[in-house]
Amino acid sequence: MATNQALPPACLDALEAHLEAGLFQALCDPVRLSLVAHLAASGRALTVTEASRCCGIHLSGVSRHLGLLRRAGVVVAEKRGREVHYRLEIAALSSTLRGLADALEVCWEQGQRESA
Amino acid sequence: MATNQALPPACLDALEAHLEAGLFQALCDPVRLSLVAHLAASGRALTVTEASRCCGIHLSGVSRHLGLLRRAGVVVAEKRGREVHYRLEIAALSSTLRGLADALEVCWEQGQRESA
DNA sequence: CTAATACTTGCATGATTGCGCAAGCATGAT
DNA sequence: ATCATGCTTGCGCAATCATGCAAGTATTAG
Repeated sequence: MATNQALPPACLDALEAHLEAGLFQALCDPVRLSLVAHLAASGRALTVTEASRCCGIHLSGVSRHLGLLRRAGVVVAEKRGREVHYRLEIAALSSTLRGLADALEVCWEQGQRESA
Repeated sequence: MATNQALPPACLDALEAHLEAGLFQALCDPVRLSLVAHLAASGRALTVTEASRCCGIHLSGVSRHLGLLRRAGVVVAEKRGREVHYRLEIAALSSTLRGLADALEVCWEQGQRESA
């Protein structure tokens, strides 16, 4: 037997490294998704007060959502005076999404060859 | 004034079409993420019993998770006799992820131009 | 037919989550 | 100093969710 088809391929480890639950947990809420969309469409950093205009919830909730997005690496925060500017980590985010798509396809094709 | 920079750009609608919460809600659970990874690495369809070996929870929970992934369009189910084979919608999933990355970048760049 | 296998679903429970409110903290204005 | 602004955080509540168990359905085997 040339290949061991019963054990999970090494590719699975690489895939699970891409499939971090934190990113999807950050994006699974409609309010956070709306925040991400408006941060993307603005093309710049937004303060919490600015960001709160896109979603009809209390500002404290927006602050919490942005903090969660920050801890997930989706946005970065920069304090300027008494304002906090949140900016979308557009390069990291899009490259993570593309890397995930690539890893999924590579794993799938490799799995197909091994199960053939 | 040539462009209206106060109103959200039309690109935002296109972005929010890509940012469907259902996909991220489907992927925000570690058990479902493990299921997706193992479905991807297998390169084929798995039965519920096969899939349940990758996560240490009861088979009924696995069935529920796979049903949720199916309703989100992440997997497709095919009944064969008394088994149900779940297969990852690899093409749709990876193209959705890439389309999202593209839409985010396009929106960001357009927003940058408008806010300049 | 009965029995076994493969999966789904109703139910109860414990845990997590999103929310508004109010208080707190830091910074800037007067 | 006092006050106002911008944001964060503790608290409590309601809603959602993941889980195991048990019962149910469907298909196959004997």
